[in-house]
Amino acid sequence: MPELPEVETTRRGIAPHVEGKKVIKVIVRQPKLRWPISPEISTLLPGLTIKRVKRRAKYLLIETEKGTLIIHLGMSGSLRVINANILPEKHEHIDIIFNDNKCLRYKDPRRFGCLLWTSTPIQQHKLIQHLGPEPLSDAFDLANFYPKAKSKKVAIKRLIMDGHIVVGVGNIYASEALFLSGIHPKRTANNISKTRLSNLVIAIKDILAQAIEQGGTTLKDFVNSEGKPGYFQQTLNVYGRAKQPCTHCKTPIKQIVIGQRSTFYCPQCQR
DNA sequence: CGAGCAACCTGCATGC
DNA sequence: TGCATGCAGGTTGCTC
Repeated sequence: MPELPEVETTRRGIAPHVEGKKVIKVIVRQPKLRWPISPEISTLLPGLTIKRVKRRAKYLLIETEKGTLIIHLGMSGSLRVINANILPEKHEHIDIIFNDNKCLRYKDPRRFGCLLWTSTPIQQHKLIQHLGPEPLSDAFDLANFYPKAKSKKVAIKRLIMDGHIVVGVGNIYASEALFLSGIHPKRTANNISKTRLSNLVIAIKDILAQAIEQGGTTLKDFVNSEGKPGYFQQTLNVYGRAKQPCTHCKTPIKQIVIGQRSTFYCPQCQR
């Protein structure tokens, strides 16, 4: 599921239900995720109160007075807040139960996600400290992006998916942003004009902001915090539309592989 | 520095 | 109906 808009939608969905709540119990049915679940989540978290739910890149950061729970949803993860007495279904690996009998339940069929604990400042965490700017912040702009693009000899699609350059641009929105800015996904980053790179920065911000507004574009197994399926795939111009007509010029959309990831583009509109 | 790939997993669509 | 194959929204970390 998770592109950045889904993670942000999840954050907004769960925050009102967990902030200020005291954790009374943690149940781990399956500790084997991408990395084993940090033991502190079972031993230290119960008794602590959730202060804030933040997000950095696609990491959800659940802050307490003694440390931060770092959650990544991987490819197929989801979180929802439910009554604690509802029986877990398949692949629902972790419950964090609060003092009001509500439960933050983590589901992840493919188990590519993670739940980690850190007691030191979050900026020092190995997974967080080298991350590039947030795409929707002022820190990601042409002044920041242009010199990086000009110094890199990689396909532009790989560049915008590189978390050192900008975080949160996943495989769906990389294709979509390049379509919106008229750039061929294989074009070398250092071979794109300043004007077009400026358009790309704007397109990345636009497409992500728009998706967040819609509550998250997603594929089939996204379940939001209310338990409703999110399915807004029809808003996509190129992703998943191989051989279908371009929404702009009717030319059939092409599908190629860049960096082992499926990539979609219009051969007419994108150069 | 950059490219390629293996790894971590299950579910689903497709084709025989 | 059953089985093999390939593919899927992410990210790290290794080799060449």
